[in-house]
Amino acid sequence: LTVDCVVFGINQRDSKPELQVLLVRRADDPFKGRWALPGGFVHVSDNGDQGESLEAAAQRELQEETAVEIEYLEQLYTFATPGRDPRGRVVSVAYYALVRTKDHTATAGSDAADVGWFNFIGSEGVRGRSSHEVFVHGDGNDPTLIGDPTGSWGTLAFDHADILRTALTRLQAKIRYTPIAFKLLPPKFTLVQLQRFYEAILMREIDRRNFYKRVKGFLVQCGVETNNSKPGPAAAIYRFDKRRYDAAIKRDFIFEPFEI
Amino acid sequence: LTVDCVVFGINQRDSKPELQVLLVRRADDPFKGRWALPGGFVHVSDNGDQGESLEAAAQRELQEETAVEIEYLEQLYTFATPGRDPRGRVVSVAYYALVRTKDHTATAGSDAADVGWFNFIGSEGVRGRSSHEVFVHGDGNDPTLIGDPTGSWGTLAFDHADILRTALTRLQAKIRYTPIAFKLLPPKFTLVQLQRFYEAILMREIDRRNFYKRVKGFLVQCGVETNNSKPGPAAAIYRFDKRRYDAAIKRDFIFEPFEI
DNA sequence: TCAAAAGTGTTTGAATTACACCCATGA
DNA sequence: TCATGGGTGTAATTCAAACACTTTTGA
Repeated sequence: LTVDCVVFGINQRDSKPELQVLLVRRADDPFKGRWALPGGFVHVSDNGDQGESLEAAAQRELQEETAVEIEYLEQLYTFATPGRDPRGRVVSVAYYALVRTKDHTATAGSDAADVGWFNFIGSEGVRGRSSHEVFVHGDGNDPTLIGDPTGSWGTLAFDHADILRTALTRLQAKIRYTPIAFKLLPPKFTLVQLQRFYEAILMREIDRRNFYKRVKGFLVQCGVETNNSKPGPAAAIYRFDKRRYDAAIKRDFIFEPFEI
Repeated sequence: LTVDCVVFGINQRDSKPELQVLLVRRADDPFKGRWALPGGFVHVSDNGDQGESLEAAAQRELQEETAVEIEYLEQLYTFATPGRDPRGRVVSVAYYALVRTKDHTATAGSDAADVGWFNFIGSEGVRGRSSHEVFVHGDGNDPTLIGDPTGSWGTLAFDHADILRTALTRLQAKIRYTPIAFKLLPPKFTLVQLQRFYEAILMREIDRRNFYKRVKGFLVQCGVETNNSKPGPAAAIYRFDKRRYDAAIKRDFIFEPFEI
């Protein structure tokens, strides 16, 4: 029994952030040298008790391999097709996680050969600014390919391409009716930042005016941007108003701050 | 590693069908004599190969315990909290299944002490016509109670109440954008039947006219009701037009045949 | 003074809801 | 003939989408 984690981050360094996923390079066989999702075996029985929870296992593995801090963790799906691991029957409970990617943070692991953030490349062929890239989208039969800076390409280890695709689909669906984007943003942010985050996750553009209208009901202004080295007026700074959001949800409100 | 199945059926005997769930009475400890979801251990290694898939295990267990025929099976969630099974660490991948309940069919199992279909009782306190009843809804902290004809009440075994609640929520959400209802219905049905099915699953009433308008785009009339022992004109009989449905889905159509 | 950025409102059209009537038939 | 069930259409409203202008400020 293993857990695997699809860790999503958004690199925030400049005005056009991009969705990224965290992969580790496998140090051992099988699939030695290939990129894979971080994860590993669940401690089933520590000392008489029944061991750790799956969430705890996911967190632990992430600490060991990538040293990132998790803001959000949710179970995705359980992958258990016989033959998915050549070593024997391995059932993997997949989770997806959201983290706040710090600028330029290249997280270094202790347990894995190499760690890297990968940009997504959609069917449109848009390339990101990461040193690594992941292909997803396309039709379901395409293997999810990854490319490293040297230009060599390979597929992900195990069935991790399937897991990754499932996770991306889920994230994009979940963001429609849940304010998980706020888990990725810093606690205080501008409207444009918020919009860019949504655009990064959905991988398309959103109408600014309609977007503002919908989210502003759940934001509280708490300041004004200061470091103005750009033209235009100072942007207002907001924080998420969970209280108002929860109240709205209770009235069957559906949070969908963008055009479908 | 186990699989547990939440099997939903709709008892179809008369004009007001009701959603039901299939439970088995445990023959052995732990929780001997208590009602539980059908399920059991996955065959991990049959003979050198890697054993059966989780879906196969689910089907097999259902055959052994309840002898029902599955129309639809989908993974629900993996329940793995340490301590959920007193015997040791047991991780359960839960599935939910849809079956066509034949009229009055009281399915008899070979592997379980007793099997029964249970009606749901919502917070409104509406009671069904089944000989058994299950409480769900209420707030999340209520244990899911079941009652048998003798009037004695007890909770479900293990964390099966959680699983059941999760499954019901998922089913009600899934029916919003997927035509799974057609898996439960006989291949040919009248509009009223279809509507009653939706009402049974959603546990509330739907406006007939609006409902008809939306579904009729994906139905083909293929006859007229014959056994008329009731007043009024003969009802038209329809079948589901999967071709047209798939085409619509491709154009980003969302199938939501009732008011939210 | 110009270009870039922040911010706001309105108009139009589509979709959804609510709602009431007619017809057929068996008792 | 009446009560029950099957079937349809329309008006009102709500919601979402598209779209353009004003203001501010740094260079």
